[in-house]
Amino acid sequence: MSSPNQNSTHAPLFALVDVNNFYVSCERVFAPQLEKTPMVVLSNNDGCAVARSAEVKALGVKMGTPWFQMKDLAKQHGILACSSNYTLYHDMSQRVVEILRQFTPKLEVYSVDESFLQIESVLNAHESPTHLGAEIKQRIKQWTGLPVCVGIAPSKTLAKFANHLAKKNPSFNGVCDLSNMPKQELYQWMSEVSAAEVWGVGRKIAKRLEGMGIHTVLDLVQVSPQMMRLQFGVVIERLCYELRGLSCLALEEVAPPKQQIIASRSFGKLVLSLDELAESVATHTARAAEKLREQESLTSSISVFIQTNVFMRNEPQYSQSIQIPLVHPTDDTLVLTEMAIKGLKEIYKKGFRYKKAGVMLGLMTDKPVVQSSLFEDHQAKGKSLRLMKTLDSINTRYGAQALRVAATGTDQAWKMKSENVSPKYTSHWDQLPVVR
DNA sequence: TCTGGGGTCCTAGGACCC
DNA sequence: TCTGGGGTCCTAGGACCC
Repeated sequence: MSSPNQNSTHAPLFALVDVNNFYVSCERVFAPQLEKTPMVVLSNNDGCAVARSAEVKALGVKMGTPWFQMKDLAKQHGILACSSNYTLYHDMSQRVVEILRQFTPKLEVYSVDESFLQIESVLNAHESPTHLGAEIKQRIKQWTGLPVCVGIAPSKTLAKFANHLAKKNPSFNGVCDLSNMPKQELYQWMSEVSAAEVWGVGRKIAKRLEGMGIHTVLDLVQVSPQMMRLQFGVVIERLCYELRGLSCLALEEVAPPKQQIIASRSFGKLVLSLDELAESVATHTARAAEKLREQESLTSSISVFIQTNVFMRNEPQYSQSIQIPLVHPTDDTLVLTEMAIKGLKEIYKKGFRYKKAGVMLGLMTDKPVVQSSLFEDHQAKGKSLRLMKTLDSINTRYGAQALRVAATGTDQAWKMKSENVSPKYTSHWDQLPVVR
């Protein structure tokens, strides 16, 4: 009874662990009486449903449905809505990842509720991949209260597919291992799932595939990858190989630093005045700068954008953004706020009712590991002068609130970067033979 | 008059993801 | 009346250089 995966060949094997209905499940951990209650978690300002319980999904409610549109349905079926608590979700997410790391260090945190594990090297300790998956699932449930599904396969895309099967078919008991599945059975499953469900196939591509007569995952597996490259480009070609079990997407254990950081929000009510916009832009800038310092990089440009409510067809519409290059890359909240407000003034137009504002930091650079003392002195002098000027002008023009926001979080601004890790993206793809 | 061609960098836009 | 907030990669085309 030896299984092919007691392998000495070290062919990669991936497990995708995904928390079911993540936000809803988090809420239920702390309110177990809601276990069977149909419920949704709402976005900021309680605008849209950003998570749905199984019961609500079964009613056909789509991700992102505005709450006001489903109120009737909610009344009919007793759907409970709760506001989101992102701090809680973040915390729960970290607990799950900690537990997963006990199984293997080869782990990629893919999103707040999903991680890829590369498991071929730890299989010896387990009876089979399925047993490993079951243990992962059981331990997370026991230690955090969160339900997960596990999909196991020789490529990330197939592991996603396996996870999909595990979620939809109770017969898998939450763990689906494709690596040991007989081909006939695998093809049977593939013929039952729409190609549009595949990771990497979105609305547009799905439609074009339909037009080509490619309806199911099985159809997609059987079509020539080279032909798909001509039609759709390298991304879909890679996807086809992945579905055939040839791993083209590597595990990214170390998250590369973000290349852009966005902080934006819709307003609870429409906003007219420059002052109010400035206050919100200052808030967003402070948040973005915080994230920037967390990843220990500097930004060399900041963009500001404002827009009216795109859903109000009868209202005059205005949407504008401006990008401001920074001569000296920085992570300083004050400097960034000054530039952001300057930009806002450029694009602000009187007479519109604004719905949304935000900032984006772009073109990150690594902080220099060593700065010459001359440079530091120069910078420090210029900074303190500018700081006073900035505080002053923000205060007079936009009030105390904007001032307070701008002044927050400048403390760690010049923390030096001790280690400079920049992981290089590697892909098996580069090593693939050219197939004709 | 004849009017090259390859390389790189940057940006905008399209597609996708959770 | 009320409609989320983040991110990624790839490609094409223009500017510029030699």
